[in-house]
This record gives sequence, structure tokens and C-alpha cells, in this order.
Amino acid sequence: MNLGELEKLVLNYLWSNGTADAKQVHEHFKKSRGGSLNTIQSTLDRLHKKKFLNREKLGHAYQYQAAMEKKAFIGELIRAATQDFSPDHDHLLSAFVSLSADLDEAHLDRLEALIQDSRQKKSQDVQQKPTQRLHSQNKQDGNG
Amino acid sequence: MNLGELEKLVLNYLWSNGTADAKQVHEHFKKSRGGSLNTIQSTLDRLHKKKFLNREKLGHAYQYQAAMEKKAFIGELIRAATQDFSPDHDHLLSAFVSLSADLDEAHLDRLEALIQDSRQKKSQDVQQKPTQRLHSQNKQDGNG
DNA sequence: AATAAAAACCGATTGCAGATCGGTTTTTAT
DNA sequence: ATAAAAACCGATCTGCAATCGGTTTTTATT
Repeated sequence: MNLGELEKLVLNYLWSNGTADAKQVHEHFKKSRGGSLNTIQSTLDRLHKKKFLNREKLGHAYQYQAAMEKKAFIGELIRAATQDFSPDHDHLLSAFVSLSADLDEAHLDRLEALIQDSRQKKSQDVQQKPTQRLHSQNKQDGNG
Repeated sequence: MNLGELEKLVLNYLWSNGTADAKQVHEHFKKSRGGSLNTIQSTLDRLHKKKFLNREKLGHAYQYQAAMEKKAFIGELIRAATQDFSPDHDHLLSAFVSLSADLDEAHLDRLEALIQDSRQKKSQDVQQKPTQRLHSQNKQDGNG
């Protein structure tokens, strides 16, 4: 799972904007970095082949959108980046905490809260096993 | 921070074995994957240039060893892999928990314990700020 | 159906980095 | 001084992202 620079930019753009076609994406980036429409197109295509984007033809052009939520994607990134080094969860755990050495109290609290959530979800899952929800993408991702 | 396949293998080998020269590394890998001594040598050299290995000439040949602990390295990997997507800790946190969706109770407990440790360390640090310890590498890393 | 515009698709090129290894230089030990 | 060992250099190969020109396909319009 190795992403190029433009691929990352495009993914981020789509997470912020939900859905766009090549033209829109090109419009957005030509100011900040230039590049032809074709370049954008092939990047979208590459991303689609890699299963990071879904696309659907609405009217004339393909509409692209991120195939998974940003959080889940970052989770995948972490998994991919570490799998050749960290064969088990224990390693990953301590690595994460090592990474988090510069987390402040507030963030540590937050992490604990998230762990509670995780426990919560886990106990729900055994009861109802919801049909895999596909991704709501409702533009409130920018929770800084 | 992009590592090639052989680079990863070599790093892992050195984390398991502490210290080795090109010949030893080559000896180890020629059974499992072939490749000349030169290939190993240039890989070690590349890794050294990238600052992932330290080396020191003992006797005839360079002795290579990992420049940082595996945990810290994995932390770096995570940082590097996510930095273009996760501008803040919050994102990283939730991504991590999303990744950890398949962690069982025991691991969640363990993670909480690690958070406590982290708090511990933090409160110590303000009092004594220890001189940056360089890495003990005493062969008990393989707790996998 | 003909046609023009738009979009998709194809293929070639460039740049970069890891892997690989032959050959040369440098170092070490005898 | 010399031989063996190790380091170093340079070249090639491979894979992949970025880039874009040109061609084909699709869509809409007359």
C-alpha cells in the first residue's frame, strides 16, 4: 500500500468534499500545483484500481468518492506500514504508546474514552451484528 | 520513510540478533532467499545512510546494529505513514482504535495499562528529565 | 443518423528508489 | 610485499507514480 504524493492529495480532497469527478478535482488542484486533467484522471483511476475510491457514472462522468472512512483508512495504513515488523498486537500497542509519548493528558483521556467505546461496540456486536454499513460520508470529517 | 523488502528483513534480523556484519547477515539469508554478499552489503549501507542502522568497525568488518529500538521504530513508521492524512492526534487516536477493532479484551486492558505507564513516565519526566538513553538492545526483544 | 464535445482509455516517457551483482579500490593480516 | 577480505563504485533491472499526447468511446444535440 504505497501512495504517491498526488494520490494522497486527491484522497484528502475527496474526504473533505465527499464526491467529485475528474474535472472538479482538476479544477481544485490546478491552482495549487498545476498538472493536466489527464494526470488527475489517471490518478483517480489508479486509486480506483487500488480500491481506495469507488466510482459511479452519474450523467456523463464518473463520480469518485473515498471507498472507506478516513479513520478506517488510517487504520489500514498503520496496519500496512507495521505488518512486516509487528507480528502481534502487543508490539503494535507499545509502539503506539511510544509514538504517543508526546500526547498530553487530554489526549490520553480521549484515548481511554475511545477504548471504552470500543468495548461498548464489541458487546453490542455480539447481539446484533449489523449489516456492514458502507460509509456515511457526511462532510463532518474535519473534527480537528 | 519507504523500506524495501530486503531492508525490512534485514532490520528484523538485526532486532532479533543484536549485531552482525555483512557476512553474517548474508549467511543467514542465503538459505531462505538467496542473493549475493554484495546485495546484503549495499542494503546494509543504504540502511545506514538512512540512519536506521549504526555501524562500527570492529576488527575487519563493520558491525551493524539497529539505531533505535523496535518499538520506537514502529512508532516512527506509524507517524510517517499517517502524517499526510492525520494532521492531529485526535485523528490518529481514533484511527488507531478503529484499527484495534479486533483487539480482544485482554489487549484493550493492556492498552489501558500502557496508557497508565505513559502518564507515569510523563510525571517523572518533569522532575528528572533523564539524559536520552541510547538503546539497550539486550536480545529480549523477541516477545512475539 | 451525423456530428461535436466531453470523458475515458491507452501508451509512451520520465524520474526515482530498491535489488542485484561485477569489478575495482582499500584495508587488514601475515 | 602480498593475498585475502571487505568496502566501495557503477551499471543494470524492475516496479511504480506522475505526466501528458493522442485515440477511442460515450453522450448529447441537431
